[in-house]
Amino acid sequence: MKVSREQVAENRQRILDAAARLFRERGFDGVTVAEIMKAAELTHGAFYGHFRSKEELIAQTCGHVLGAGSGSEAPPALKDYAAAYLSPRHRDDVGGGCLFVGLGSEAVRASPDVRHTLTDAIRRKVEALSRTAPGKTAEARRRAAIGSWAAMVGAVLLARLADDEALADELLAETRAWLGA
Amino acid sequence: MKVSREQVAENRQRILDAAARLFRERGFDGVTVAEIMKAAELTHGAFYGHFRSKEELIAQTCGHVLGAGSGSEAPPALKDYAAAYLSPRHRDDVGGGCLFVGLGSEAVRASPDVRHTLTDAIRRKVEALSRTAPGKTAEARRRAAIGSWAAMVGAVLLARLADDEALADELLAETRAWLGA
DNA sequence: TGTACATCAGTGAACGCGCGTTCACTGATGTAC
DNA sequence: TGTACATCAGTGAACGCGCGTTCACTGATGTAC
Repeated sequence: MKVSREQVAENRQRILDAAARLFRERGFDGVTVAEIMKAAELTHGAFYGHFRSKEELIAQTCGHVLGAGSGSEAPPALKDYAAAYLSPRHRDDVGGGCLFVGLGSEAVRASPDVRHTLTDAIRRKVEALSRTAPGKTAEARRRAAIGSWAAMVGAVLLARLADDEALADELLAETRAWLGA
Repeated sequence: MKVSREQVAENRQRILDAAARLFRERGFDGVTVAEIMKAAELTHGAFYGHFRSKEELIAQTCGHVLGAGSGSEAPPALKDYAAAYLSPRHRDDVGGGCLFVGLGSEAVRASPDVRHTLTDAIRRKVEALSRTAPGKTAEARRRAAIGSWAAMVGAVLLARLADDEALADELLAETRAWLGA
């Protein structure tokens, strides 16, 4: 049955929210369209009224997660950001955590649309972190922002891979200490 | 037809070599058993004479790539390792490059066998890099090894995601400079 | 060393399941009067 | 404001393709004598 315009918009958001979580938890190929629609409390047939294909959903979901419009609020200090990013809480929150860690190696092979969305997000993140990174010159701050963020992404990825919690904790804690956070 | 014992061993190596390259290039789900067998110059039916399932091949391939026995040779100095790791050449060599970057986010969801193989490799890598990392105490060197390696892994992952080569080059070069390599 | 035969790695057709996608249908929405 | 009807979001069955996996068969290997 037809539903109201507001309901349509809300359904679309629910699909994107469900996809955002499930893709990060299980990967693009590890989730079916039907599973996403079920998580959004709809049937799979309705999917193609919202998106042209699963590939388009993937691209839209990346934009949704990386929030193209979320550059306005004041960025946290790099040290605070690193402390939260390198926490066991973030390591364990695969479905709600950083998209680069959760889907990075799959996204390398994704569509040009996805790559472009991620590239924009990388640029914005580097610029945001550069504002609060330590350093006397703008170049030094940008360098610190890039190096620090790369270390965060790598450390959480390696910590999630480790099946030994002590090692995983150590990777996070030592990277945090190494960054002075 | 039956083949000689040496031929069997060589065929198995060819399957593992092909899988090592293809999995890193296209992901575990992005390559079919038939494609791997074709790359190994065999037909797909012969696959199950060598491995019980695709999942077992994935686990064996990780062990093959991470070379459980390759801890004997002297490790390169951390700075030299970082310079090579953070080169455009490594960024562009997806099929022959670091497995953690190429398959990291997919491996997080892989079988316990795979996770265990990767965990061992992480431990060995951290120990190897700790030997040549800068620092006055063993703790400081281990910390520098962990932080530096995390930055390398994160930087190459982000550089591969960027669809703008100038940005990708910058991420590598700045991380290299930041690590003093 | 030479021969006869059992073994078994490789072949390629076939199977069956799961997934992305399509489609005829339903019935609530929202517009035209 | 009230009514009649066209629209169209959602439903769920169905389709078809691709993939992992199986299997009857082939013929070279390597062992027994």
